[in-house]
Amino acid sequence: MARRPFPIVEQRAEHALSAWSLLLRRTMVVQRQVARELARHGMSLAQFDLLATLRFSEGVTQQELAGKLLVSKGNICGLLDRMQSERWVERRPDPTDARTNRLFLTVNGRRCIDHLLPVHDAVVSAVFSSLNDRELKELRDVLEKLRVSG
Amino acid sequence: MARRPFPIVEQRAEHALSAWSLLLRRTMVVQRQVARELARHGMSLAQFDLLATLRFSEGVTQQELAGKLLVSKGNICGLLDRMQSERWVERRPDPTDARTNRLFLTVNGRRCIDHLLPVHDAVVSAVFSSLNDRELKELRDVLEKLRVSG
DNA sequence: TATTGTTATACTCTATAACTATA
DNA sequence: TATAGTTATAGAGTATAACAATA
Repeated sequence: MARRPFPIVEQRAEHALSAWSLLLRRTMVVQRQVARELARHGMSLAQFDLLATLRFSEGVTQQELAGKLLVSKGNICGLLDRMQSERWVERRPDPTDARTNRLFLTVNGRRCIDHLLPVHDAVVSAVFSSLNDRELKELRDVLEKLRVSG
Repeated sequence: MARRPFPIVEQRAEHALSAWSLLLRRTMVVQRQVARELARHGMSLAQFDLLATLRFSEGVTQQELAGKLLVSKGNICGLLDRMQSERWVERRPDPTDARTNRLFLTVNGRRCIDHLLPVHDAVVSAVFSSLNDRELKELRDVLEKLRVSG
């Protein structure tokens, strides 16, 4: 069943594949748990990500936000439409460039995300409680070294 | 900005959160690269996962497949509809239970996935080339220990 | 001309829940 | 009644392109 001629290369590739498989599976399961918990508070993952990002970078443009969230500007536009109608965020025209909007949380949006961040963090903390401090550090260090280029 | 009263707990939680943030970001970027590469061959990530899973477990039922792929049975149903019309998979009624289908690759489907697996593997190998053998093993070991329960 | 955001199209993926046929 | 698969609905994300207003 070997797909490559050189055993060393083959073994190395298999290790990479099993690491990737684990990485993907673990991440998906955690994402799902987070999503389920957020859903109980009436919020989607995409909306949470947007609020949480905005929480620490108010005043960004829509393009900048799209870059941070790794989605298209059309996507951001639709998301913002829905979230603006929920009164969570607001677009304010940039005073120096009439083409761009600056994004801000409403008072309601800030209260909402400040309530949800601990909920999110609790799920994550619970998941990572299966690692001790050394293992947690190891994981962070090795992920830091995993240089992926978008 | 501390959201918790005890510094030790707080620090621990921050480490978990930064590990999770890295885990999620790295995974998403790699997923996107894989998806882009597969798209050039006219296949989506979900379809690839289905074919790759079926490649090594022909004869499973739709429910079993849903379990392996961590998605709902309704989802699998729609996916299979599309992939059956592409002549990649086929449903065969179970001879002993008229309620269930057994899933198989067509000849075309098998050729397709056998062509795409190396494409997928190459992307993954390239990404993980930024880790040396020891780091790769460290990553696998620590992910193994990260016990998540769906 | 280039850029920001908007709109439109079309498709894929996802979960949920109600439905059917069978066991 | 329980299970396997189907269908309907709704929301999310993606890609692309055309478009208006502004720079």
